[in-house]
Amino acid sequence: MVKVQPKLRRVAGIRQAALPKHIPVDLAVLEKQAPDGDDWLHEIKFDGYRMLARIENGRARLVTRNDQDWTARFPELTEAFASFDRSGTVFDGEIVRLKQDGISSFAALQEALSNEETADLVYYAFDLLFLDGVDLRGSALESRKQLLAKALGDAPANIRLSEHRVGGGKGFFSQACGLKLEGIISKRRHSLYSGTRNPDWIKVKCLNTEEFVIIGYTEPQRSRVGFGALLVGYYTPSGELKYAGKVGTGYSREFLEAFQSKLQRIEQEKPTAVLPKGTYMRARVHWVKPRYLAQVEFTEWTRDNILRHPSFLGLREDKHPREIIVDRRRVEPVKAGRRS
DNA sequence: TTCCGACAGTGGGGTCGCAAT
DNA sequence: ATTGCGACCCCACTATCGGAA
Repeated sequence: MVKVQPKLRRVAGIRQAALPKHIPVDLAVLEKQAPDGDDWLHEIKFDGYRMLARIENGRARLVTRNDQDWTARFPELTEAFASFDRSGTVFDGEIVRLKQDGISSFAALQEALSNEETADLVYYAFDLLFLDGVDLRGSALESRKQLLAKALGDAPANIRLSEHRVGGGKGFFSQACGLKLEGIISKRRHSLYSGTRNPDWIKVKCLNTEEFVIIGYTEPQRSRVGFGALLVGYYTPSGELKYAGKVGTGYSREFLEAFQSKLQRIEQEKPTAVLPKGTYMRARVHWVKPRYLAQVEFTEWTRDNILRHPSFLGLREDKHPREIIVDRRRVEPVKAGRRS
C-alpha cells in the first residue's frame, strides 16, 4: 500500500483502483511562430517515438499513442521503468536515439530498432499522468512537472527529464533552430491534460524550403482529383538529374485539376531522372519534361536522400529548371552510428 | 452570422511481416 | 528470391460540418 504524499494530495486528482485501459494523449497544433509571454513554457521537440510508460502490478509496459504495445522492442527501457517502485504510474514522453552531437535522430532510432541495438536508447519524460494510482490529468501542467521531476530524482540513466523554460518563446525557438534541432513544443503552464489535440500545446518546427524540378506525377486515388503527388528532383553540380521523392500534400482541389491539365501536355515516355531501386509507387506514374519548378517545405533529408515530410508551397515561375542545383554533399547532416 | 475545433480523407518516408508471384 | 501490400511509426495539408462565440 503506497501512501499518498501530502504534496500529491494538494493537486487535483482522484485515486483510481486501476489505470484506464487506454489513455488518450495530448497532441500539439502546428504553428509558424512560438508564443511569447510568461504563461507559456517551452521544451525541445524530440524526434522519436511518442510512448506512454505504464507501471502497474510490478511490471512496466510501453504503449504508443494508438495503444499498440511496443514493450518487447525496448528491453532496456522496460527494465529501467520496472525498477520504479510505483505501481499505478504513467509517464508521457519520447523514446529517442541521440547522435554524437546530442540531438535526437529518427533515422538513427529506426536503424537501432531494425538491428535490435536498443541499449543506448533514451526515454525523455515530459509529463506525468498518474502517480501511485492518482490521476493527475486534471491538475495544472506545472504541478505535474514538479511531481515528474521529483519522481525522476533517482531514475536510471536512460530515463531522463525533458527540461523546460518559462517564457521567451521566440528566442528559445531561434536558439533551437541554430542548434539544428527539430523544433520546440510550447505548452500553457496552467493547462490540464485533456487527451486531445488542442492549442494548449503548440509545436513550432525548424523547416527547410527548397526548389525542385517537377519530373512526373502519380494518378489520383479514390476521391482525389487531378493528380496524387508530384515527383520532384534536382540537378547535381555535375549536371545529373536526381530523384528527391514525392510531394503529395499542400494542393487545393482547384490547383490539382488545373495543374494536371498543364502537365498532361508535356508528358513523355521515360523518366528524366534515375529512380533508386525499390522505389515504391502506389499509383501509376506519368513522366513529364523537366519544365516546372516547385517550392517545397520539408523537415529533413532521409538516409537515402529523399525528402521527409514534404509539402507543396507553390510553383516557381521565375526560374529555369537548370538553375535547381542542390549539392547534397554539403547539405548532408553528420551521421551518427555506423551501418555495416 | 461568422469563426473555429474536430474529424475524415488524401498524400509522403521507413520498417516489418505476410502472401502472391 | 522478389514484389506487392497493409499496418504500424513518423507526419502535412485540405475540405467539411456542427457548435461556440
